[in-house]
Amino acid sequence: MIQSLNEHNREDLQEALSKGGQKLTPQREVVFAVLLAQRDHPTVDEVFNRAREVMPGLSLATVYNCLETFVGCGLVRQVNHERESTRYCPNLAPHAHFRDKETGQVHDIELPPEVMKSLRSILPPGFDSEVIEISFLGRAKANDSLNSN
Amino acid sequence: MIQSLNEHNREDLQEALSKGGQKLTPQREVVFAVLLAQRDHPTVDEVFNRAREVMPGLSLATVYNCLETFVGCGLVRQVNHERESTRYCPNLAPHAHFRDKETGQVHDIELPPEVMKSLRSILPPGFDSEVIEISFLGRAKANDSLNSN
DNA sequence: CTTGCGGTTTAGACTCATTCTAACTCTTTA
DNA sequence: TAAAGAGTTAGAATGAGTCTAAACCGCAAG
Ligand SMILES: [Mn+2]
Ligand SMILES: [Mn+2]
Ligand SMILES: [Zn+2]
Ligand SMILES: [Zn+2]
Repeated sequence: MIQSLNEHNREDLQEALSKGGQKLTPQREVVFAVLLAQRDHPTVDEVFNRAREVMPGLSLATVYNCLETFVGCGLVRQVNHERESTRYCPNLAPHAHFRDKETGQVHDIELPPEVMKSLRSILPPGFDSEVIEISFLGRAKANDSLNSN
Repeated sequence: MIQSLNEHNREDLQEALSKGGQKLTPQREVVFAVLLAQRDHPTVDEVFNRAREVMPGLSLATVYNCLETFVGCGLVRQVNHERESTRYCPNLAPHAHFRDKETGQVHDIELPPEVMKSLRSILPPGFDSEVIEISFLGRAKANDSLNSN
């Protein structure tokens, strides 16, 4: 079930959008709510299907547009694994992604600052990096659960 | 200019292929030679165009097939950055990739074992990973050069 | 030799995630 | 009320990658 955004989240969305010169629209609210409701790194199609339950007239093109807007505003990250469909993640903390080879599920892995630092330190002089993507592929046993909001 | 494989490299190719139950063919030799000749992480199309210079009848499908075979035999790695075309890398040492935002060039970054270890250590219990991909996005100034063979 | 077999190569058709286009809607401003 | 501009929409277009079926080739059996 997709609940609509609470005060706090709507404010965050509002602020990030206007900072990027964009407006808050009903479609954007729904798409953002979908991302927050279930943090399982859905594909565009998954977002589309979930969002349609609450806003049946919503189009796939709009879902693409909304997600692109969110990425542009820094509200959401794209997650790519090999050539699979792009997935979307509203977790703004620095983190890596772990994909379970069997289930296909994607899990967030917290990234301690000291690891970030050691990573940055391997760059030879002259290399300056803004973005570092880390992704694990393997098997994650059991104790899946806990969808925080 | 694409030179053909030397003794040593042909042996490596031969061995890796037969270990994977595959044969050494003229097409595979040419495609592999292209990868070794210029280690700039070419796309399939780039490999195709370079290989055609020395073997004009070669087909794009075969380039896809050869590269897939090499990946299967562990001779070559695929490199993906966001949704761009897949690139191919014959560097078998553990390394990360750095993509220059301006030029699009992809550079290898050596990965010291201690960094690999610190990365593996951030996985919570129950998570077991065989493959770790690390990619940097940013700007690399100058001192590009040195295409080792 | 000649034939048959299995793996490889080839051209071209196809797929499907993503991007593009152009019409439509909504809100704001004159 | 009209014009402007941002956002939304359906559907067409794109293009990297995959699939298919026919041709090819090296080799071993008859
Ligand atoms: Mn799992
Ligand atoms: Mn460079
Ligand atoms: Zn995430
Ligand atoms: Zn590489």
